[in-house]
Amino acid sequence: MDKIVENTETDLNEILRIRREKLEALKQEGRNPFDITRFDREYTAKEILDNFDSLQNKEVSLAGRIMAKRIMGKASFCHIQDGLDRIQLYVRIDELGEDTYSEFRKYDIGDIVGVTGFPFITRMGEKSIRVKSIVLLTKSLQVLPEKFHGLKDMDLRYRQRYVDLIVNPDVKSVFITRANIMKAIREFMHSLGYLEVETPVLHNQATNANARPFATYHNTLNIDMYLRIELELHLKRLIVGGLDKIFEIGKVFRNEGMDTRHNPEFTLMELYEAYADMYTMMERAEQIFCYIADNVSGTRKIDYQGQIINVEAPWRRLTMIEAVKEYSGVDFDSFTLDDAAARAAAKKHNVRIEKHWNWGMILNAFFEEYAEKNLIQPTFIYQYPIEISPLAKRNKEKPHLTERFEFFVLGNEMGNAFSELNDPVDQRERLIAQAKSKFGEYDFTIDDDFINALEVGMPPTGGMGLGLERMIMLFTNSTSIRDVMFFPTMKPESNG
RNA sequence: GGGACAUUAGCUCAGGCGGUAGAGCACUUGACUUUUAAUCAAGGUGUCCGGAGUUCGAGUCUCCGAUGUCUCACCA
Repeated sequence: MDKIVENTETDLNEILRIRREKLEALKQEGRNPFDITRFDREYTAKEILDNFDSLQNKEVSLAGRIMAKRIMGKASFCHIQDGLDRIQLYVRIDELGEDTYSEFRKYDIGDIVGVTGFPFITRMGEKSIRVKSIVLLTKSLQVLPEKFHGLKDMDLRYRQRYVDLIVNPDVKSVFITRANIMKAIREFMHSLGYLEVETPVLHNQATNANARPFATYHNTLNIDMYLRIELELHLKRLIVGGLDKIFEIGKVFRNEGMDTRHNPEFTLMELYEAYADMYTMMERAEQIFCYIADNVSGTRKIDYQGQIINVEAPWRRLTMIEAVKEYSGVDFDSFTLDDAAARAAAKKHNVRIEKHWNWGMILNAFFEEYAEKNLIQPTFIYQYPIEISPLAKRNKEKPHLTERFEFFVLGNEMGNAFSELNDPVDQRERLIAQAKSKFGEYDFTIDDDFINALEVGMPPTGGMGLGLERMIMLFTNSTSIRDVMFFPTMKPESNG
């Protein structure tokens, strides 16, 4: 331990060494900035800039991080930045006195200061503060990235998000928008009378969904546990319990590959409404997107990478069979449930399939191969095949299809909804069928307590899951899921 | 998992055919009382991602590895 500290201290380059020496000198004089516990600031930079006329020439106090510094002999300018904005300081030796002014000259970019002074406008027309007093609140011992180019290295930006946030203003605005979206969603759900609930993250079984879970271990109970991959089964238990309109927003964890649209942990929102169905959920999806558009973006026509995405309701609705017919020319209605004909069509149209796949699975493969990428504007795809939809009610007229939809924006899945299956006998059979067709390296178990809940009785219910990062990507014009998460999953850096 | 590309000073980046490592910002010293990528003068700054190899000599060429970006595959 001591050795590590010693090494880092002796390896310091000149810049870092000088900053530590400056801090040491302050400590010697009994003026250690880290001893200061508070600074009473009356205004943020943004408040001063927004209310400049009424504050001009009145004394104000504010605080922030020094971002730029221009020393010109007996007067200097610098910019300080706080949570939302930055403002220029004008510092004169005849206002601070020689001692304080020479201290100020030693401040570094990155240091945090508290200031009192008077708002005024410079000769060049910039709203500024003429400083009356200034105090060093925090000494920065590291060097911030260059003022003009900022921090560009994506690796460093993700690993040191705190630096990214300081020097790249757009980053902060993405996360402010993210927070506003989360707030808007909750507002909207509350306005409809939904109750926000929380269910366990640690699960006993890796149930439901096709994703592989992260496994962990409980020492005292002496059992394996799994980080959740969905919220669904607990939320439906609450519907059984009589909480008729509920939603949860929480992290789920999927032990799979990573790319610009997948992070191992991500934020899932699920909502359930008793006495409602899939069509209610279509309405909810449209309402949620329009509410966010109105309250966060200010328009229902969202500019995403030069494309205009119109979230205005109603969205286009296509059955999966219609979508496949439109984008591949193959009509699955003309050979309903004929596995051999489906396989022949797959071969003819170069759709990769597994040997054991049947008509429904091949229909889904056609959809993913031909249709999905074309669904740029918000589009509902409904009537999913039953084999891949173990939690959705059957369609009454076509029992091989289900009352399930997903909706797509920019060619990406954004949400998944059902008229929830509440028949406990059918549910058990369908979960067993799914378990049998599964041949992974982990055991797929049936959640018997969930079946028991359905036996107690769940009302007809509509439910939906939304991947919130993908939605946030749309509203923040972001091309990678990592850009809308503060700390995306990263491999540890190699230590050589 | 496959492919392409990247990794050089704290940051952003140059480094032609293999010959002792470069710029700007930042930093230090000095000048400058309305500057704003301040300016002017002088100065210091390195595990060239790691390891091995070829060579008299490797930031540069070869191989192995690490991390990242993009992309394809897999995966709701």
